[in-house]
Amino acid sequence: MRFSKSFFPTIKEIPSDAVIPSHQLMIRSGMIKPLGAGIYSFLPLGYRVFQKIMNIIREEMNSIGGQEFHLPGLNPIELWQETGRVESFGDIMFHVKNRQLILAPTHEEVITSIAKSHIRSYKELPQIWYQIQTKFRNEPRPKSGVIRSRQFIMKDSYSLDTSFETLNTSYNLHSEAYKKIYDRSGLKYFIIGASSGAMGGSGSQEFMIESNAGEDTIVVCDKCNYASNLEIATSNKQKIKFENISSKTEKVFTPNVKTIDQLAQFLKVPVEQCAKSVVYITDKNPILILMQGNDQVNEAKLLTLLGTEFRVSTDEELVEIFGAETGSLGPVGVSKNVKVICDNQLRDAKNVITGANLNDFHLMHVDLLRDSRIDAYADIRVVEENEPCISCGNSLRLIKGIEVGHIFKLGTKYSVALKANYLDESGNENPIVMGSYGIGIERIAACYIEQNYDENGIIWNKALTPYDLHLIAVNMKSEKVIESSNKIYEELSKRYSVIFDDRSQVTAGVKFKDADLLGIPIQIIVGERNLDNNSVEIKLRRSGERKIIKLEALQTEIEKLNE
RNA sequence: CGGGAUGUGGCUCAGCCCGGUAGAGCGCUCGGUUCGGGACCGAGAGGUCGGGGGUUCGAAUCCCCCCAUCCCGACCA
Repeated sequence: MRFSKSFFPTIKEIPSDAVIPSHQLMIRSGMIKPLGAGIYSFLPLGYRVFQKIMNIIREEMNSIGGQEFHLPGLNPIELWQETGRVESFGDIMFHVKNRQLILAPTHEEVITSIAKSHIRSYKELPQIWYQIQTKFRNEPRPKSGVIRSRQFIMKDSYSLDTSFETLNTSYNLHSEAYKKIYDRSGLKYFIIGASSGAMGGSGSQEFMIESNAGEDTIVVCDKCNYASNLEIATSNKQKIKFENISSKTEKVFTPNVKTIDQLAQFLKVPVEQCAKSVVYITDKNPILILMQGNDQVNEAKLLTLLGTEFRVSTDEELVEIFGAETGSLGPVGVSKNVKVICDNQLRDAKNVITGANLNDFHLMHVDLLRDSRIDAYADIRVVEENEPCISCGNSLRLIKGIEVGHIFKLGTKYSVALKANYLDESGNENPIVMGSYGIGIERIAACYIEQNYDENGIIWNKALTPYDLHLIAVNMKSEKVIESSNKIYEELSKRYSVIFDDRSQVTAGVKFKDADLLGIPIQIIVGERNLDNNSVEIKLRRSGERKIIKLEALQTEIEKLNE
């Protein structure tokens, strides 16, 4: 590809809207161009990279028996009403205004509906169906360039199985395929346990890269291999011993005490002795969550526990339900329609302090078993830095990460909702057991850049580079340079994809800067200086290493470098 | 959705506080000189100052409303 005839709109200045390196470099190198918040045009250079990623994915998916589909982005809203996901996606899903259609944020519903109408027998299973397709999600706050956008390309695949045992096989096949995809792409990644969230299902894992630009918090243990999304992470935090020191509760006046810290200070007790009450509202009933001290409610854990959507209560609702406001709530004496869930840290706790459900009053010496009704105990707290690891006791560390892939064991949630059944060997009808698996294409590219750049630009590897070689004619006014570089270009183009910077109106410096910015791994520099010795220069983008190569040895040198 | 910031030629920004003919650098066009790390000289083209309303003799500048973009947060009683 001759640079002079190509559309490679490189930019010298850092775009003011871009904050993280990958975003800045993707725009500066002319890979992408923003059209709106979270909406990007893919320019030729960027699209070549994305296509390379898609091809790697395609190969690995095909090698585990995947069959490629291309499903519609427009979906009838009725299909999504049947699985209840119009509600659970809420505002994240785009709705078409002048038709009863939505823009699909994922494709479990379409896949399941196809399976429903065509899969009849256990003999037709298992299946792995996938596609590489545009997804639409109305992110409230797009950020970090293509890392969180409102329209993006995803490889999504779906496994259809007869049982949870064979689902495990399909799931593991995907896990292995994903590892190969990231390895081939050159990403440094790790795998963590994750929450299934709105997808539902019995288990899931995420493929993450560590990055301060990440939106997920990951709990890692440096000693053993424990790594988990904060959303489901657990720790071995010590429970304190609760001693009973009184046979009944005692109501105390606590004026203007709203927070646990204020309460502990006011009563001169340790924070851990206080129990915080948090109230959520579901479509069924209010739920009072009891947490120890300043422990935070992990809403992802709560979602998994409840299996239903919920929201934080309003101040008005609190007064109506408990007769008291925030800061004075507690589990003692609450009405029967309030479900009380208590975090495991407070299991069987005695002598704790809770709100009295009377403004500006708290209860001391509360014995949860004696004085209140606890409907369930569960682990619903957020793990904190330096707590002991659940499996080895070592101090846990919290890091930020970007999710580049997520695999789910869905189970039968969608097949049951849409009645996608098969007949087993005994002629009984059973729901198909499903898995779903996603990889974001642009994210792989962005994450790769986050891990591979320097002050001059991107540093591509052989697998993802948009072109194999970057040929630079230093001075297009020199007949010698023109003749030689044209000849080299024609020769190399037979075996490689080559960018040939043949621009006659820019100086050598501009060409060098552009080459470093684009980040093609191998630069071939043709200038008069070396041509006088029948040579050209090769510069390796990553190491900066330069070699002078005789013209006749160029082909073999390139071959060697490409091995 | 809450908080903060920004919006001025293609890009990066100044001008706004203190109202009075719209600026710089880069990029672009033309001519010339240069030619191995974002060259130089000269001449040009290009902007309803995000949109609407208001105040004023006069608004990029002051006031109100809206829109867009970016950042932080999203619950902790």
